[in-house]
Amino acid sequence: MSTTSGKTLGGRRAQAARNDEVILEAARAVFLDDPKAPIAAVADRAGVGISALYRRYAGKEDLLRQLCHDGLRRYVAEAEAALDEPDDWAAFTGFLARVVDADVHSLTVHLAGTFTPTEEMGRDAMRAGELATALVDRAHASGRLRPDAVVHDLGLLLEACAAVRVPDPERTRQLRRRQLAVLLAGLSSASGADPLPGPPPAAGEFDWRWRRRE
Amino acid sequence: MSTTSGKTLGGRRAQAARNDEVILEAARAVFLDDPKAPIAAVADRAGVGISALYRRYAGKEDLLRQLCHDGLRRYVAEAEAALDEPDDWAAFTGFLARVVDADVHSLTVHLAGTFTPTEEMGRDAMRAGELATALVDRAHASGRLRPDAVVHDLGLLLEACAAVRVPDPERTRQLRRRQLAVLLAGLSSASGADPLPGPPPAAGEFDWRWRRRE
DNA sequence: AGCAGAGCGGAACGATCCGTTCCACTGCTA
DNA sequence: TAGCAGTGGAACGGATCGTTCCGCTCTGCT
Repeated sequence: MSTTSGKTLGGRRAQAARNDEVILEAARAVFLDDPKAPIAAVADRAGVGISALYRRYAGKEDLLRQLCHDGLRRYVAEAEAALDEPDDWAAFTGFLARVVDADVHSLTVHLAGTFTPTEEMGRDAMRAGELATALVDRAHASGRLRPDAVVHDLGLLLEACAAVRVPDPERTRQLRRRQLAVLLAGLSSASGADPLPGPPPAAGEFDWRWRRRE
Repeated sequence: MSTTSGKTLGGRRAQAARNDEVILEAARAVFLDDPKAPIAAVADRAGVGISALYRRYAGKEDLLRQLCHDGLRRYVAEAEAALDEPDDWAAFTGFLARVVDADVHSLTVHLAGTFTPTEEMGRDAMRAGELATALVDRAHASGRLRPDAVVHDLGLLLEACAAVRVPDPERTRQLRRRQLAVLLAGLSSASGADPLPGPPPAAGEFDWRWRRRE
């Protein structure tokens, strides 16, 4: 392999470029499993030294921020893709299934508070909220979503799915799908007549994680 | 107040007896909020010194074990109480509501792995399982619980409710009740016809937490 | 009245743990 | 072939936390 300046590089450069990906993947895996894992765990998992990490990121906070922002972008992308789906209810459920599968919730909410967010993340988060609202509105319009369900019930739903975790990742995905199925059944208009109790979840109630904790 | 040897004591002894309770309450509050909180946080919250803690418990592990065992006993007690309820479905839902309110799940599952369990806890856990099965069986018999729901779906359900957490405890309770309502609606026979996906949660799948971790 | 000690507060200690830095080394790249 | 981008990993300094220990207070008994 290799050229002087082409796209595919051989030797050292190629390895370095590949490490970019390897490290990000390792970081995702490690921090999904434990949001406050040591940075050395990421290096180990990636099979590289610590220097390889610090060459790319100024510090742990940078890495976390990057990871979280990626998750946020993924959320937005999935939402946009879902809005292309013609069937309102399918768009809604498909979006949730993909977000749950990708474990986007753990990547975003569970990592919050460990770094200071950028302005761009704020904008993306806002856009994410708008898209989610659009999906919920369409689900409401389809008549399949119970009328007393609100956008922020998605927060509860995603949290519930993310909370399911067993050692085997594939099994985790299966169980989360089951959990999602139960929740969607519960949120559908078909289910029992008595309304959902308590004041519905509101806008600011899940942002508290974003305010610096430890 | 005070006598020489009566039941109500004044002064030092009384304070000590009262501290037993104060410390346990503080420990519950603190470790519910953060399962790996430092022991000093418990002392602070209780408004006592660290010595007051170490006078009562051999170490952190002892305290955690006690707390967890208490939660387990509470679970069993609520289940037994629920079985006295004549209405099958009400027994089922009432039990879950009380267990969710008391945050028993966080007290047991989330504290697991931080200590070596006693044999008695093993027995209590087994009894808990039997009682839960009895409640689910009755719920099935009532025809209100969808047939493809299994006992261990309760694990998913409780995890989902315990995952809901906001700074204000009372608000947390409300949101958990809402979550529970959605899940129960989803588990009721009234909901959609399509069966729950994936292999149902099985016996050993949630015990992994109990095997020592860190 | 006086004393022994139960009960306690909190400083201090030692063991980890973890983020970050630093330096020596390797093998491309120019 | 010279130089440096890229790297591995030891080492450091700070922080955290469980546990111990010492000195004090004030009670309950003689």
